[in-house]
Amino acid sequence: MGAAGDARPRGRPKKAPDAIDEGNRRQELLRAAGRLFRQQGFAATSTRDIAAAAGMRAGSPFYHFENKAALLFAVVEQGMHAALERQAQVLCALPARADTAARLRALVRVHFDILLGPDSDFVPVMLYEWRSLDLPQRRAIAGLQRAYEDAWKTAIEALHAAGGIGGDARLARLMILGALNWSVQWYRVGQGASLDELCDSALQLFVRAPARRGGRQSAPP
Amino acid sequence: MGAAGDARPRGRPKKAPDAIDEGNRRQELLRAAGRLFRQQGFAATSTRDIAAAAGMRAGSPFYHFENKAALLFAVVEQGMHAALERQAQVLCALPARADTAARLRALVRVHFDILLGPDSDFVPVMLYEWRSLDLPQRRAIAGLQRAYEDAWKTAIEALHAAGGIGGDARLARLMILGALNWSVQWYRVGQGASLDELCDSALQLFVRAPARRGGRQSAPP
DNA sequence: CCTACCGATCGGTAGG
DNA sequence: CCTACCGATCGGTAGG
Repeated sequence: MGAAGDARPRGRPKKAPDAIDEGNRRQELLRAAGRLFRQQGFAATSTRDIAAAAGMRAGSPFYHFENKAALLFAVVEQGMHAALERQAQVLCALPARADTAARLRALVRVHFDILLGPDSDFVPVMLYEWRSLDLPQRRAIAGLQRAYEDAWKTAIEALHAAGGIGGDARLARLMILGALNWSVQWYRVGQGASLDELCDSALQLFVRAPARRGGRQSAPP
Repeated sequence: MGAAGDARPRGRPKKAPDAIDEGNRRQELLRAAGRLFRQQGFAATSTRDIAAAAGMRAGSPFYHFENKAALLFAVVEQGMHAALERQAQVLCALPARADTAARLRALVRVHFDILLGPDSDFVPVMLYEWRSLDLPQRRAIAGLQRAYEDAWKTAIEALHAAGGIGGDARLARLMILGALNWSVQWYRVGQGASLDELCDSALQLFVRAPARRGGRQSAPP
């Protein structure tokens, strides 16, 4: 993807005073870009801002990324890959005989974590800055989004068929995801409800059947 | 607000070849700005783009507005004023003995119209570009938003108390409004569901009691 | 990854 | 509201 930076050293780099792992600097750029893109938006963030936040000079980001748009794309792509991994992990960790309501609860909970938890800049940047991507980039991201939403489609359609969710199934999915995605606009960490409480309230709002189960199913040994 | 343009002619302006109603030009600028801010975002839209879309030269918008931020503020403020008016009008048009579910339905329906109907750029610009406002501007808008959301607060709390809405009442309000506001991201006019169908589906998703009433309560005379 | 730099664009203004 | 213009900033590059 663009100018490759795959000259990453194999072992531990020699600790010369300025020895710097190139992969680390690239990742630092991504984190800085993600934070600034989320705070100010893509167009309002200069590559100089990003360079300074990563402790570099104005021209240096272009050693790691072809241009500003490539930086945005890398943030978004990495965000979606991480989100897909976390989603898959959470679904796999469910007990084999978990019902649909439990699956939906897991999806909602991990989604709040992806949007609002620690290191959660990348997916909000995707949600709110995707229009700054060009068409090929959008298409690449759309594939990852489809995979992410497929899990939701399955769970919501099953629950909808069982009468646990009202309205049109497709519109219900769009509106439920919208309700969660909008939390980026108003949720402030450490103020008000916890992510667990958010998850509970969301499910009580959207799901009719009393899907509550006291606590987690993983009881102490 | 800013350089006043209140030399508006009283009657019909003499139709000289270039006779131009100043209020019209200002309004044309606002419409062009609203459309472009919605499409591309505030930071990615140049004042030259706006001027060109309104048929002006690069410097002319600054005859009507002090600076670019004042243009954004005017768009957002006008959007909120119009939204408040439409909301009030719809609530007043309800039959006196309309129940809470009918009030919520009216709020949802007019909200979709404000977000997705004809001439619906201004409120989406507020929702997605408010962070480009400075602090005093944000405070001014926050007052209008509070008024707009008060109607929702009343309706949702009443319905929540009656068991028609699940979860925490405040979080339910935030999530319901979020679900609707997010529709700006995916809804395309003329494709898929109509705004009436969106409204139906939203209420069936969020409200437990069978608040359906066949059609409108305003029967033919 | 830094130094030094460039061309383009942008918000905004003077003066009419 | 146009003409003509300015200073600042921005994305990006050459060369090391």
